[in-house]
Amino acid sequence: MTATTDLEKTYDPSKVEDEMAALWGAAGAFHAEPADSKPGGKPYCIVIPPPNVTAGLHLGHALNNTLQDILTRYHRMLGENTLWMPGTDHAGIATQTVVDKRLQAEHKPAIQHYKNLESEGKGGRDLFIKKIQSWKDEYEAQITNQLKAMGCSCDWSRQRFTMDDICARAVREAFFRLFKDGLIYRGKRLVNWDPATQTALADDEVEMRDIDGFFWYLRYPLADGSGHVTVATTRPETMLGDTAVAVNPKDPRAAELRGKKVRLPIVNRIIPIVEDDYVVLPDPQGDEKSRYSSGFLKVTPAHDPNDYDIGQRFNLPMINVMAPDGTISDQYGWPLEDFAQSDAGFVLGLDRYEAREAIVDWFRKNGLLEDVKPYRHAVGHSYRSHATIEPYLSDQWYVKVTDDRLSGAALRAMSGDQSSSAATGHDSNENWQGQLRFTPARYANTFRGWHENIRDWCISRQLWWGHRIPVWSIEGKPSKLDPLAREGRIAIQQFGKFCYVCVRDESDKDLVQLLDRLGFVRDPDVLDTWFSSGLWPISTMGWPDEEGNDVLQTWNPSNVLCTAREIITLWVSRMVMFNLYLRNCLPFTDVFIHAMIQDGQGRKMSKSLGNGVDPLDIIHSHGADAMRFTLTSMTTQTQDVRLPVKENLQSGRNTSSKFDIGRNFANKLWNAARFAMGNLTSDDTSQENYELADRWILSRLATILRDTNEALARYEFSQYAQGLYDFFWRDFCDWYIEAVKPTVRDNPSQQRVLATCLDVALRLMHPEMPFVTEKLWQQLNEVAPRRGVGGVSIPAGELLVRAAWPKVDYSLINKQVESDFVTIQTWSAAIREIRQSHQIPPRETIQFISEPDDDKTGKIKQHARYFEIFANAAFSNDASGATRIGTAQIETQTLVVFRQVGDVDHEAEHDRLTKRLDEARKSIATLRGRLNNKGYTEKAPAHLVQQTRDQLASTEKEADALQSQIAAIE
RNA sequence: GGGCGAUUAGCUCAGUUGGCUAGAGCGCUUCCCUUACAAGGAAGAAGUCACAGGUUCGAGUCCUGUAUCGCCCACCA
Repeated sequence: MTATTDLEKTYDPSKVEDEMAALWGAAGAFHAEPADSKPGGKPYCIVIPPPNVTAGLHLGHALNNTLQDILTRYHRMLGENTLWMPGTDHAGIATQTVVDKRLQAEHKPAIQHYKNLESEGKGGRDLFIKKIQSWKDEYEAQITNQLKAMGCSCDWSRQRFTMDDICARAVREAFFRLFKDGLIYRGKRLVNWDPATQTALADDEVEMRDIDGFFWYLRYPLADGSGHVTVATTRPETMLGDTAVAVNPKDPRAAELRGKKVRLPIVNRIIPIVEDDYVVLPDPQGDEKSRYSSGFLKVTPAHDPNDYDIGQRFNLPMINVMAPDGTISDQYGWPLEDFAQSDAGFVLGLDRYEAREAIVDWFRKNGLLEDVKPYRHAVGHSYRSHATIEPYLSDQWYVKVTDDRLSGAALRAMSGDQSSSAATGHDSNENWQGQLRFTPARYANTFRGWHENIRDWCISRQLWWGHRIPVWSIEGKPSKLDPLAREGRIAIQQFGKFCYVCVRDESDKDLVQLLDRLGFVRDPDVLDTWFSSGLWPISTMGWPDEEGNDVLQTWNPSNVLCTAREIITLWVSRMVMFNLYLRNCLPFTDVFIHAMIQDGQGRKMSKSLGNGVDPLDIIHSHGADAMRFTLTSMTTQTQDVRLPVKENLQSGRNTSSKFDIGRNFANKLWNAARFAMGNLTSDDTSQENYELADRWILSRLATILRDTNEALARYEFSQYAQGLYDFFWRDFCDWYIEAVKPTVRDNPSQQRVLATCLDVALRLMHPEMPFVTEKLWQQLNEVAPRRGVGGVSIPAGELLVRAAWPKVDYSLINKQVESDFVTIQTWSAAIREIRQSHQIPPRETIQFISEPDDDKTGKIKQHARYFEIFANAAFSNDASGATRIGTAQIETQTLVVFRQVGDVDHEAEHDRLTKRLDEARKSIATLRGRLNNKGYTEKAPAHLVQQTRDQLASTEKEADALQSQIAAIE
């Protein structure tokens, strides 16, 4: 009895997956050590894009991580010292919001409660962080389970979290170095302010929505009483903070206004008219902006990003007229003396929208409202509170990414052919120049564009969940700290009236106590999540330890970052800049950006939180390998996965979905392997006598190995999956196994070919379908421990996950053999078609001949037994006494099929033949036309012309044959 | 507003320097429970490759324009 009896008739993923996972776990198969690098061997590393602990994984993650696992397993089998570093991201604002919402939904004390406690000095901050911590623990565990269930071969012993001690240390050290080097500064800038939750938001946390609004045209009188200018605005309430009116220098009115001033209505502030070519000239026929423009722009540097820029250019004062909650206030930067001379008392305390109405009303009543036009435009909203974002002036920490050492370096890192600005400096200290490559290449443009227009990065967040900023501050300029700075324990910077001290090591208790004693106050804010994820490739590996840190030395730079396209700028950019600055090397050399998938209702899966099906549902209903295969085969562009209905998945009911493809394929693999192993009865290796089918499948095997290597090297995952699918199902199962069925039991040589092909196929498919291939390979090791044929190198091993990637001598690719086999396939198909159209029972053997009797027919005759196997048709030297039932023209030969008994429907046959004659005549006309075309015969490649001639000849012949057959029937 | 991508069979999608009669899976029709697999096998029907021009002997593929859909970035004038 062979071991195949152990295998069920249908593949049951759940059992096998658990069994194989246990096997890999026990063997430590995913663990990597720097010392394991073979002499002269290469290391290979992928650092996982850490999933957010806000929620479990969705199918977008499943796709992303499947691709990473394929690369990891592939390179591990290639013999490279391969590490896949896993972990999760604390996702500051997102997680804090999710937890807050959950608490509110459960009617439990939420963040407001804890904020109150904190302000009462009762440690609300720490209590709330504990709440988030337990959320994090729950989802981190869920995420890990999901990844393991998918078969991700991460080195779990190295799993990290962006806020664990090791990563936190890296964050503090990075902050310290950037601070010390003047690349972190304190600045009063406009931020995206959410007045509802009162925190700054990152640009990506702002969602744009189209809003129906108005353009108001307000008249501002000239200070000398000589007239007025009309400004156009969608936000009249901000006029309280206007500090200039701008006009385009090309505007004909600019010259006569030069040097004049404006008296700001309500506020009575005298403000200058400045000339700036940012101002759009009015043009009734122009684009949207110029049609609405009056030519004059009110400049409010404290409440509009563009006005802020103009303010910087003209050194204008910034007057903030709002409180953090979005009400008009004179308490947050409106100079006392300036407010005192105004008539603005009536708007104080009003919400910004109430103030808008009040102010428009005022202009209307005072005859200064010239016009109102409806206008639809996009306005930013907080993705948390949905409140309209207010560009708000506040003190924040910034990373000076505009510095050449950061964004400039990132640009220089880009591969020469992907970088238009062609950074060709030859700074020998920057040996990473030109080493960063994007796949697909077009994403390099996104990356480059981002860095060319980059603005400094606001890294402080008014949140609790995150890395607390390691800076203490005090008003004034204490002097006795300098020795500490010289020791490298702190770095000091002065911004405005304040002295800021960055503490290198928070656990330095003496130091912290000293600062406390001196009256320093710690910054309450935390760092933007991207600050810590930007350090991820090095923080996970124990940076800043360099000396003796083999992990970091071996695997940084890593090889490839695999991600969806949405975070190229946010994350990739920051990793590149930080890694270059802190370690003078890239975080990775390749960036592979894959497509997104959607769930059938048009919802993207790589983006939103908690949206979509749990991969575990798919794994339970179809199996992990099925899910992985299906996802892998659809990576070329945004794909609709047409998910099965969730209820059906959970109830185990059968539904049609894309994942059926994978499940069916896994089952096919399972059964083909069962068949093959059931026939491996001999261990006789004494001879190699191959028949055509054997040579053919070895030729195909060499081809698919080459294609697979090429596809994976180019990140063409869909090609990889599809190529193997076709090879295995079409070539191996449909043709090779069928061809050898009658002979393989008694042919040891053929058994070796069969076993070898199965082994190679399992190895090639292992990265995409790890569980089922490992199981079958284990079985194969028992049934046929010694495998391999000449030209195929498949060293034995214990575990497929650690087995060597196969090597096949490409000289096994044999064009003659392939062409002979294609002939057999073509003829078999033609005979099958005739059988089918005449409804001949499968068991009835029929006869066929090939005319004329030349070399070609000789070939057919030589391989006649394959036609018995594939089409139950016998080559007949003597068809006398049989009834001729059908013909087909194949190249220069005519196939004639005979049947011993049975009637022939002459009328139907006549119709068929006539139809085919028509088709033949049409194609004759086409081919003749082509050959009469001088351009074609002179310029097209010779083999094409010859091919066309052959085709014409054979089609003409076919037409003749058809005609005579028709005549015979008539 | 700027940029990028897409448009191929009823559905979901392949189609790599321009070159055999444009492919696959699902679905559909017909036949087959043949000793690996019915989650299977054999055969078949089904396409104006979005539209209009252009380059070329030859265009799904390259160029220009148009339409529709999608994504990214910018934008409170």
